[in-house]
Amino acid sequence: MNRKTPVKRTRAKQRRLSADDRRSEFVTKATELFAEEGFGGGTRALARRLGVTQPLLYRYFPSKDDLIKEVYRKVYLEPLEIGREKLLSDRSRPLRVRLQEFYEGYTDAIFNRKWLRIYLYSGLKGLDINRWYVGMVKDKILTRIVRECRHDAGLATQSRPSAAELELAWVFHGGIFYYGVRKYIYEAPVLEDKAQMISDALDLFLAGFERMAESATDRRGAPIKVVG
Amino acid sequence: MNRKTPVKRTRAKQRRLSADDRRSEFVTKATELFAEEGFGGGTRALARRLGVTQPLLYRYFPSKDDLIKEVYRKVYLEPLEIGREKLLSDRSRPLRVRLQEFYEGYTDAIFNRKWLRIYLYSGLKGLDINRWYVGMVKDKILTRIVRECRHDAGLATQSRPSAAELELAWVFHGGIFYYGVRKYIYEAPVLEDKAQMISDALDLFLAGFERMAESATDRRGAPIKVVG
DNA sequence: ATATCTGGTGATCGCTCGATAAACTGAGCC
DNA sequence: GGCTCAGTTTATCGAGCGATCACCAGATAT
Repeated sequence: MNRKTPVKRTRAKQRRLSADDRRSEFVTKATELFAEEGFGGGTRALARRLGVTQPLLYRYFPSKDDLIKEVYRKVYLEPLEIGREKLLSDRSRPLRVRLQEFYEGYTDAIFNRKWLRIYLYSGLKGLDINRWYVGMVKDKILTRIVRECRHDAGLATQSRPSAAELELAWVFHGGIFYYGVRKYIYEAPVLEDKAQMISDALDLFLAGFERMAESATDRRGAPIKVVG
Repeated sequence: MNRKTPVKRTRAKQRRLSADDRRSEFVTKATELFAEEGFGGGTRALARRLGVTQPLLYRYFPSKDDLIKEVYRKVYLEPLEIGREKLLSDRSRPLRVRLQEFYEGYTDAIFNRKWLRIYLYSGLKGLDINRWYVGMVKDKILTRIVRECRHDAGLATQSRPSAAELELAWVFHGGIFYYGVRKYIYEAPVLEDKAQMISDALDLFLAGFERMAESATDRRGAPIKVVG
């Protein structure tokens, strides 16, 4: 598979790579380029990063758009392929611990300049894959969190969380996400200890959710009060 | 090719505007264009939106970059020029009410496709004005909120909030902000009642902050526990 | 060694971009 | 009327873009 470097090292530049290697190199470097420049980044600049000429790109991708799609695939699937979210439902451990662990791992995966910038750029393009990802966060993560919180608070675990409960989870999730944006996109100073930020955010969320559950129990009605 | 009548046909009505009007029309339409296309949007597309020709732009702006700077100025200053944040410190009214009112007004100002997209695009460019804005949010809004919360919880109003307290306020603020991003950038379904979303988020934040204040009082030490 | 396969290059096309210079046009003033 | 000045257009430049094609050269098989 991997071409071994010939011992003789004829010239400064060894040029020929196997097709698979070259292709994935294109995707990797393209991710870096587009993260910095946006998807307007040029194919010539990309080729320069690889030390090859620009037309070579078209040996591996029919068009720039196809390359971009590969970048999407890689970036969007990267933080999910571990299947970390299942940890959230492991009721043998305290909810607080599960949430802390999940968010530490999740943010380890997505809190870096490259991922966040590609995510925001593609979000601004309004592509389907972005909506797919947001729906996935809702279904796989937030719905699970709300269910576990309700269980933890001794409430009936209804099949589907109410819209208001989900919104609450979104605000919590978004608050954590925004920490990454502030740090890696805005490059603003943030509290350096990410784990503590998550811990504090969880304190807020769990305290608030608990209190809400109590007041909902008092009124023996809807779990979250409706506007009025 | 001979489609046009050689006769003097009043060449597509040439609307003459005053310099000031035309200039501000450029900025307005440029904001709309750049919100949709990003700052890569072309000067020709912009001119088409005004019903004029492209070189006219350069009578009013030395370069496209200067036009972009004007767009920044307009967009970044728009939601701030009211000076709404002073309401937060008006202690004659309950804190809860002040926060609710402030965030309803603030989000009314910034939660729209145009503002949010320009904000994110310019944030991705990493310009100074974006850092300035983030610093302003911190100094003018979040610092104030923390101070009022501490006062409300009966804690000493120290001159400067701790980094951890500020971070907490950021998570809260970011959670609300992300509601706008989900709705207007991702165009994902959200809880329609924005006021209730804010109300629920405030419940979380205030309950969490209160509880933290209590535990901090118990330990008579730092207002927020340090990691350990 | 020679043929062949394939990763890689050089030259170039058509198009769009930001920007410039010069010509045109319409409204107010004498 | 005719003059003038400011707003607008026509024509065009040079650079950069994505994409295509003919060709080259290093590795492998015969």
